[in-house]
Amino acid sequence: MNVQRDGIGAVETMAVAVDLAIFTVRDDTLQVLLIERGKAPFLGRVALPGGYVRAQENLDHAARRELQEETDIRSAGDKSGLHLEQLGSYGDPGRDPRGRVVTVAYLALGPNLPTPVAGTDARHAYWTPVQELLAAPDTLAFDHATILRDAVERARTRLEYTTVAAAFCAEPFSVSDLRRVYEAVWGIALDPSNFRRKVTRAEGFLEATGEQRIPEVGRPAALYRKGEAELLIPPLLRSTNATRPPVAPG
Amino acid sequence: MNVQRDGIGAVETMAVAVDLAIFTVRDDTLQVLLIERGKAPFLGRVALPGGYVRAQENLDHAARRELQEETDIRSAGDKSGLHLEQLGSYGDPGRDPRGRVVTVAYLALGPNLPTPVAGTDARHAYWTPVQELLAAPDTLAFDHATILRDAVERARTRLEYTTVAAAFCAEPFSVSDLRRVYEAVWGIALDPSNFRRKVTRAEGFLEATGEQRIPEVGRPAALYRKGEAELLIPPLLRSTNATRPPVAPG
DNA sequence: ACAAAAGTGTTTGCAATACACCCATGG
DNA sequence: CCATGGGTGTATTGCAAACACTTTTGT
Repeated sequence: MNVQRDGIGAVETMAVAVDLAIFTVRDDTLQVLLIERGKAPFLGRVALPGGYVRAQENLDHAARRELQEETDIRSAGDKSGLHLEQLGSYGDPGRDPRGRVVTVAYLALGPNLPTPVAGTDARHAYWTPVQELLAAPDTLAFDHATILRDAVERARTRLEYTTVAAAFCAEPFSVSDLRRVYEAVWGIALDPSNFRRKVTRAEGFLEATGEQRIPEVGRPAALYRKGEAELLIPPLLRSTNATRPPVAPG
Repeated sequence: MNVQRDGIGAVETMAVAVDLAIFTVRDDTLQVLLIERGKAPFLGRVALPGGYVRAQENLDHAARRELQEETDIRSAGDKSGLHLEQLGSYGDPGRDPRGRVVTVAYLALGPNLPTPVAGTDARHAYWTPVQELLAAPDTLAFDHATILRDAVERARTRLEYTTVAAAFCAEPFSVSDLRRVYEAVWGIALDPSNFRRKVTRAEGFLEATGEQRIPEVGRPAALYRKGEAELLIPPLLRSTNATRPPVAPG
């Protein structure tokens, strides 16, 4: 352990990293972006993308930088609609065999993104259904199974009380697109008519574009943009809507 | 900035601290524990209690240790009913003039605690109404006004969806005691009758002791213990209950 | 070419429930 | 005076059915 003597006196210092749980919905399934590690420790194992926080950047900036390095996302906060928020910090001694590393985990939600580019250090990156990972937590390096579990739970809760579900949809999107996001993330089937009533009634959630999308088969769907509201009032609760059997993924 | 060379290569390391927003309800008002700083920087200013994370302890342990050092609380997680949870991390460069310090903020909720003991480094500690602090954020050292604001918001949300409000009440407590907690934290008045229905109907929130408390005036109140449930189903939403005028504190 | 069927999105109707607000009663 | 319980009108929800719009299939 190092000791910092700048102006703090004698204080043990630690490496600080950010790790990202980047989610999207593909094939009606919640998926997370994983990278295959190209060096020890956990060489060849899969892990959440991440990296060390630099000396002159704040935590959010480090997260955005890593996000951009791992994907084609320009940057969070712009018009891409991508959602980025801090999840929590994980700092058990021994969570990284190289030494004391405290990591700040971030949660990112985005629409069905282009196939991710290889990271700067040429690691292969790909989407994986979270359901498989939750069933086999030992697949992931470090304590990333714990982080992933917390991230999934956070995402599910966010859908209940906020309008971030729209971040999973490329605009413009239909009410059915949005409903399939909820069904994929929660893993349950929802009643289409009640879902429509709730999301259209909620102030500032959806903004009609007036356009329509003609599908391969079936009635055209009205299209919407994400509204300006961040909070979903009233909320869409899992507990009260989980009356129907779970939807089969894939 | 330091550089760690143990096994991580050349990585800038930082000091890691924990800061605590310890809340209680006194005099029907939400109050937070502050300490008066005994050394530079911000000498003489007030701040949230906290300290550096040690080399061999995890983040939660550091928070519990600081909590114990600042108050008489034995430790969180035991039968004291005290609630402790991670709030988030704050790591802007420059948030601490001594150097790069990333702090992990914790939220603690407890019953009307005994007057806090002086900290180990003889700093004076005392309860302060959060309302005053939110109105004068420059009072607090570092970025603690930001942390406090986030902590208050988290506490308010926690009361909606979980049963942690009981952590503010010394057992046994009455339904009115619990209602006054909600009113103090949310800053609004609640309908006693509806409140009773909701909290008594919620599975596992309250556990009747069979005892009564005879007040100086008025009908005796039935007494309860906290039940085993952590989640409050259905939730008690602020937005739908905030129809009545705010309650005057103090 | 026309009609029927099938698939998806959208709207409507109703019973059950939950809720806010108000009043009554009890210690 | 305060805790507790009940009642009522309104809003929301779960459930189900019908309706609208389009493509595909059958003859």
